[in-house]
Amino acid sequence: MNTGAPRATIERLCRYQQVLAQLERERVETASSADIGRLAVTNAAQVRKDFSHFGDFGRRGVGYSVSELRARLRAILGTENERTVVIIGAGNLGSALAGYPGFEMRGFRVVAIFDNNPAKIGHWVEGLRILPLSDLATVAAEQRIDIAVIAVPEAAAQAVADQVVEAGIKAILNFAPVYIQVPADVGARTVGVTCQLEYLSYFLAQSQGSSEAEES
Amino acid sequence: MNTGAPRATIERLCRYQQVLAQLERERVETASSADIGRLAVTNAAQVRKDFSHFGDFGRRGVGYSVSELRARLRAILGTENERTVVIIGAGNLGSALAGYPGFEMRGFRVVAIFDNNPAKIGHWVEGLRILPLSDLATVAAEQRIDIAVIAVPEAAAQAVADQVVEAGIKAILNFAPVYIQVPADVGARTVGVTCQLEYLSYFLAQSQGSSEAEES
DNA sequence: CAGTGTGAAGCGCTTCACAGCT
DNA sequence: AGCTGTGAAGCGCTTCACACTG
Repeated sequence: MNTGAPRATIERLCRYQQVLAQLERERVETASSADIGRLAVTNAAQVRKDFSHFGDFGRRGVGYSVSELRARLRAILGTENERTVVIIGAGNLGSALAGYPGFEMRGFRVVAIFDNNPAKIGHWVEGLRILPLSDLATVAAEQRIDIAVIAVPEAAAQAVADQVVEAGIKAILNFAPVYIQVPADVGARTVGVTCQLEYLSYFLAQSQGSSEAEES
Repeated sequence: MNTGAPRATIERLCRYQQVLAQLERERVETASSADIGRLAVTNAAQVRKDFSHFGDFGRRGVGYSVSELRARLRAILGTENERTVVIIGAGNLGSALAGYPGFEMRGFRVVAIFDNNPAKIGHWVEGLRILPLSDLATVAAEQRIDIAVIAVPEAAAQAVADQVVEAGIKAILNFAPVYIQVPADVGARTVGVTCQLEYLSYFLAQSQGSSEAEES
């Protein structure tokens, strides 16, 4: 056992969750590290090493109990109890995220959606009424908000992030194509859709000159 | 100079592009590696090392020409000429992506959007008519398609990916929460929105017990 | 004997430190 | 004098190999 889990391990934990969810749907009760490795596009040694950072999960000669492992991963990731999410920006992207079915399934609940555009405020998206962004602090004071998702245009992203921090929210998922600055006690991740396309473009440029392989 | 650029370097190239775009808007003509490092949330040495994989871009004692550097990065990433993109799945997410302004700005053009739902086919999204997925092969035969974006439900993702591969498209950006299997000559990346939330949840779980720092 | 848990080796990326231009 | 370009050192993650266990 060990306490300090590598950042890379945490990023893989999510893949394992996906794989385990799939196995559970297929009524598989036990899986070996080799099984999990194949499905999660890694290898058996990596799987075992990753789990070993958090304790002994498996039975030797048998493998891992799918349901037990899922529960353990949820505990590690802190999603055993529901996490609350607010979405800021009720444009196309924000609306799409508000209705994304994957959130509920994995323990995240969208509790509010905000926008600054008076034409949108008061309208309904996926069962949520669009609130003015100025209400953010009030909403955050009334209930615990775990994560804020920023889905506003690039130009507004930093200002919105500042308001989020001001409201006492400690984690931000940013979809605007700009790196936002936050205090060290706030977690922030930026999802760069364009970056993914550019990476693929690089892959294409490489494999056009000389045949090469690649897998995500 | 060198040919084999580390994967990690390629992933940072995109950040540099964002930073350079910002500097260009601010009419800055020259930037040092220290400037770029600060804006892109890395350090000066990393910036110089990254660029050194592709040649000598800067002038000693001065820094880098913003516009020249941008052009160089575009050439490396293969986005100097427009890349064509098709979107598969005209749900909320697919529609949001079709209208995402960041694509055009960075050299990606959405040329078609597909869906399997007869109720959607023929309707218009962001100036594009929704086509039946069965037309994919025909469209791909008529014009070069660089990248396919998969924005369909989890259950359909692998089948759609197979059709994309069949149509001869060599790069896939997948938004479904499942790892798709593709041949080695096809590039595939999965954007896991839920994974990002889970990473943030882990961050929250860590910093609740003992105060810790973190930055994306 | 099948499959986990883990020290140790291997490898790739990051950081350092400084020589070399301008 | 200032800043780039780069070998070399340092560090963290991955892979290996095997002892250990049900």
